[in-house]
Amino acid sequence: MKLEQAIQTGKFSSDKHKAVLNILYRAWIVKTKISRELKPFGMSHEQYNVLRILKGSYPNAMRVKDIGSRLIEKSSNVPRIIDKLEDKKMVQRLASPEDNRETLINLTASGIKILEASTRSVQPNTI
Amino acid sequence: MKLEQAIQTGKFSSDKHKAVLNILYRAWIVKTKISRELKPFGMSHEQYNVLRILKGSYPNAMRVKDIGSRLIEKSSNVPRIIDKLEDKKMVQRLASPEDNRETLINLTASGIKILEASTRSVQPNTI
DNA sequence: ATTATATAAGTGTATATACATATATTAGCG
DNA sequence: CGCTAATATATGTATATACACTTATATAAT
Repeated sequence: MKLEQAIQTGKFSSDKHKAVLNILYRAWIVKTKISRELKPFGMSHEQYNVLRILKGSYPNAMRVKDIGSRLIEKSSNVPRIIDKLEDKKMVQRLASPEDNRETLINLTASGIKILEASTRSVQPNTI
Repeated sequence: MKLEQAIQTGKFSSDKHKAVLNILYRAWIVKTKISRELKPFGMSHEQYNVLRILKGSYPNAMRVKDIGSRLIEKSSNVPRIIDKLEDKKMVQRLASPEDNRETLINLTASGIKILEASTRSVQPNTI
């Protein structure tokens, strides 16, 4: 759908303004579509993103801060996202042998399975 | 900042995927920047958008559903946004003379003033 | 005229977001 | 060594988001 139709207006103060609104609109479309497709898997968009990041380093575990640095939305609360994924047994927390302040996170076998299944649903978005 | 730097990776499954991630990232940047600039005015991004939409039709009031149809994020809860703006005396609810199901919303004088002041802060984003 | 359907706004609620603060641990430095 | 600062994660909390549901009113159908 065209932006003009989506927000019922054709007047923009500048081309740049229109471009920014378009970016905001497209981002919203993508996010809501993905969120809906993830719903049957009981996962939020951010939880899914964390799983994908973890898969990228699998079988190596990742530090919480390194997961955060790979997320698009930097204000995401990674420990809380991990909490949710841990509740669902999709990831596990491990102690870091190098630094006791760190927590290492890794996918579980079931996390990998659910990630793969959900990715097939999300795939049509190509994200 | 480049996307690759922002999310600490250079590997994307496709150009389309990279483009989508870029849209999500740019949208997040814009939204968080605007939200921070609106903070001193005690307003959220969506509250600000509603004020701008109302200004577009000012001095004519708008129906709640027409405000909603102009918002980018369609899942926004317009009555609740109006509640917040009404609490701050920035808008007022009026009865519709044509249809008792409708509520008409209009800016107040103070709403216009705060909108103008906040727009000067947000302007550097050109949105 | 009466019932059913559609529409508009508002409310309830669970989860997510944003951000401030707390806790634990390590690193730096006199 | 002992103190201060920095770092990593976790927690607390207020607000926002998403979406189901409710209420009130209007329109349409029989």
